[in-house]
Amino acid sequence: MTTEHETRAQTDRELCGLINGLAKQIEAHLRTRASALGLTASQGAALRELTRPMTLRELAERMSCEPSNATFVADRLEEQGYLERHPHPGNRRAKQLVLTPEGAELRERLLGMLSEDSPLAPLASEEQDALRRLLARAVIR
Amino acid sequence: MTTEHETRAQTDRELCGLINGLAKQIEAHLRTRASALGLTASQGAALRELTRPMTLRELAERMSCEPSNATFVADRLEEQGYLERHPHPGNRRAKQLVLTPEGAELRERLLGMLSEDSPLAPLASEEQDALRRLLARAVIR
DNA sequence: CTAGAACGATTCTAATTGCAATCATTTGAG
DNA sequence: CTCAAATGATTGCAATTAGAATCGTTCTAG
Repeated sequence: MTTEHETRAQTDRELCGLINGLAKQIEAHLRTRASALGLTASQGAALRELTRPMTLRELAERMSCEPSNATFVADRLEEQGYLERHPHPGNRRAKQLVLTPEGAELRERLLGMLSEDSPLAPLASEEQDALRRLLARAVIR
Repeated sequence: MTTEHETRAQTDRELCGLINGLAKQIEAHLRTRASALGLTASQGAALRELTRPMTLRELAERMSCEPSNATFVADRLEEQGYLERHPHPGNRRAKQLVLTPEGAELRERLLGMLSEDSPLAPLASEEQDALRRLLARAVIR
């Protein structure tokens, strides 16, 4: 006999695989577009998440990576002239990452490219909303 | 004015962040449990996916990683005596990865630990099913 | 049959990532 | 006020990962 918690555990495992697979698909999609702009996937992710000036820690959280990696990525973007580290107003420990005009322009180009052939395109708008609600309930913020 | 495809693109970006975040949560959850058994996160993922004997390529696909990494992980598991590479019946190129009794036992222990405090626990069974359907529609198999 | 393409696994290398330690700054308990 | 703990960023190092090249096997067009 198959107990209820066994099937639950199985669904749970299936979901892990699906979520991981979709995350990899999204990353691959990002990688190809970023690469066309001379960026790594991580640099592309950083650019995508920099919707406004933010601290390095906040960028790391939005990228779901360690701050040390965000530092590494920010270094590269800074070298390429796409962002600057400004002193944070009101907290001398923190730095504010600010896109340069070139960085902002590159970001727009990247976003345009990302919206084409998105891995999430097979889903209708209502489905995307439903997915967002479900994920938001599971993700720890 | 905000056009329709702009809000769609924004939802799309939000979803990318949520999916990536959840994937990282799942991996972190797996990492702690695997670590308690003396395994790396990847080894844990391999064990989780080895529901039956399969080729290295199939394992790599289920783990959403490159075959070279699956080789690496299988090497470690084999060294530790948890799996064996058997000749594949009917295809001399392929090898069949088979869990040893110790490996199968370890897998059961890991699965038990993984079902506790799963990151997906906040979702009710119906929600998990809904999530599974949505993801299955987006993921390329 | 028989090349040539495709496939499965492996190796090697380079790049990415996480983790622990460090430094400067800030916060808060007493 | 003051000192210990916490925070933000960075560095160095180790481990993981992806990507290209290689080797043996299998498939297939002609």
